[in-house]
Amino acid sequence: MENEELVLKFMKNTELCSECIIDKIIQGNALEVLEKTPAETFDLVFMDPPYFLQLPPKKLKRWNVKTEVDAVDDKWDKFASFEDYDEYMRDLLFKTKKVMKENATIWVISTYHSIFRIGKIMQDLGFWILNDVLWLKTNPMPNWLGVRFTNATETLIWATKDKNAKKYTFKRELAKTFGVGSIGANVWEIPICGGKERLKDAEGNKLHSTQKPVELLRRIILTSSNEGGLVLDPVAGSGTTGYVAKALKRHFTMIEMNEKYVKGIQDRFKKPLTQFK
Amino acid sequence: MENEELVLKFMKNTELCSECIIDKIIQGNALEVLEKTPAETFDLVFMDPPYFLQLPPKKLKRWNVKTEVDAVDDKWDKFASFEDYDEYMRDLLFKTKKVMKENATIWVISTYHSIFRIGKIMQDLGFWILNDVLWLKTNPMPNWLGVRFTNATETLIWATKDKNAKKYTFKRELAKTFGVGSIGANVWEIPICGGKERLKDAEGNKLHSTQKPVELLRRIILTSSNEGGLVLDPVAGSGTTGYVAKALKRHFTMIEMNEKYVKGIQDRFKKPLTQFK
DNA sequence: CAAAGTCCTGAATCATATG
DNA sequence: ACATATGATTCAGGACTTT
Repeated sequence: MENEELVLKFMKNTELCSECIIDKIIQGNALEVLEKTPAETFDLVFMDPPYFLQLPPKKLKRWNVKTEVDAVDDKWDKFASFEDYDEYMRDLLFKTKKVMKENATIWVISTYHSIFRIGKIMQDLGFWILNDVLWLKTNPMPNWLGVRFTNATETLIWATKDKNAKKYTFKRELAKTFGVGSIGANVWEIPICGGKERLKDAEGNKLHSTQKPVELLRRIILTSSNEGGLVLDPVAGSGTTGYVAKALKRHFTMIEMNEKYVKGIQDRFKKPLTQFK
Repeated sequence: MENEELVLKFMKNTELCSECIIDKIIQGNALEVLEKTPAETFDLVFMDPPYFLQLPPKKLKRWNVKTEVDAVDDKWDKFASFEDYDEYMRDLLFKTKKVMKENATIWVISTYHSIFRIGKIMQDLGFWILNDVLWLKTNPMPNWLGVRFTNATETLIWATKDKNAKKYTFKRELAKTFGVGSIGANVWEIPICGGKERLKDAEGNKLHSTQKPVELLRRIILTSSNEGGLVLDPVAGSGTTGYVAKALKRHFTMIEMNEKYVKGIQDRFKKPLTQFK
């Protein structure tokens, strides 16, 4: 059974071999798993860390319906302070850098809540930023109180391990078709993940509060990796990265600590893969 | 002559009064000028700091703190490192924060080269980010080399002095008309500054390498200030901020060290103001 | 079955007044 | 300071219900 072998439970203080992590979901703490992963292993990294949203304790009520906004209140997004968040992100990025091949690139996504801290830490660690790519949501949640602009974007930082890593993968012809305006701009219009694509748990609630759309990962993987390459997602969540990587004939390694999410990813892989042209 | 009184040459160790800085270009070092400016004076700040583009080592730039004496020779100089840049930006933002009124907001613009560092510093200083607003250039530099995405955006951070500053100015109906789509999104499509709008020096070269478009400032000033309010630009450059503020019936204070730019701003104000609806 | 109408929701740092 | 009540603001898209 393919899915019985999909998950690899990480045992503390056990070294991981280069072969056994291919096309696997490693259930464990990313900081510990990465430390036991061979250096310079991956061709591409996609990282979707906690954003540290700092939402108010009270839920926002809608005025015309009786529902509340089901905002992100997951434990994994809570940090005591910016300092704690910085420390976590620095550790995660540092360990991720070590397992990247010399010419690998990394994509990190967040919003204004934390993307500035992330970018600063990346620069301090020696990553060389190639672009900031803006995900422009076609259907964001409006700011109906009208006290700020509707936050319709998330920011992706795309970077190499360091300034001198020149021979990274970039599929220029494809990349040109993704951005607005057909000039290969750093702005991608993509709807948020919903409908049938959105994974549900046994109770019919959304499996993961921040599932990333397949189309976002499709563009990332197609522009910055080759067929047969190995893609890492150290904070896998709902597993979009591995799911799309497989559909696009790349190999993947995903790390996820939460057992519920790991099971959700297993279920996701049991269904037929989305077919891309 | 109005233009003879437009410029106020800053004298070191001299306190500035609240009245004498209204509708003035203060010629001097921003860090020194701000220190001698009364606290809680301004309703709105627009800041367009050096971007620290990190050109090859021999062309590294550094913003040098100049004295009165060598101010004549002032020009862009090197930043030796990220640390130097951070220190400069932290100082500039800290001093700017002190001269902002309690309910004032600040806009800071940069690109991926330094916007992450700036945002991190702002958060550390207690600024509360309301939005990141993306300026999407409709006619970006054709920098398509096929090795990265065309960089078609600059990022604006819009923030209050702190988390509890609720009663800031936001013209919601106007704001809705600016963003792409119909929901007041945080993405503004604006062409880069060129044509007749672009200021030239005596030799016919562009006066300033990063002159900001009038339309950008129009949107900022209209959405986040009231008529009669006082707008600060501590790094004035070509003076778009004060120029647009005046045209929109706001007062302004601009600080600029470089004499060539100050003269350029004076010339700019001699011409009839652009008329806005 | 098709078309039209209703309801729900999405990484949200979304207000103000009174006690 | 915190808790609670009041108020009259939002949009695209998918799922569901009704005609």
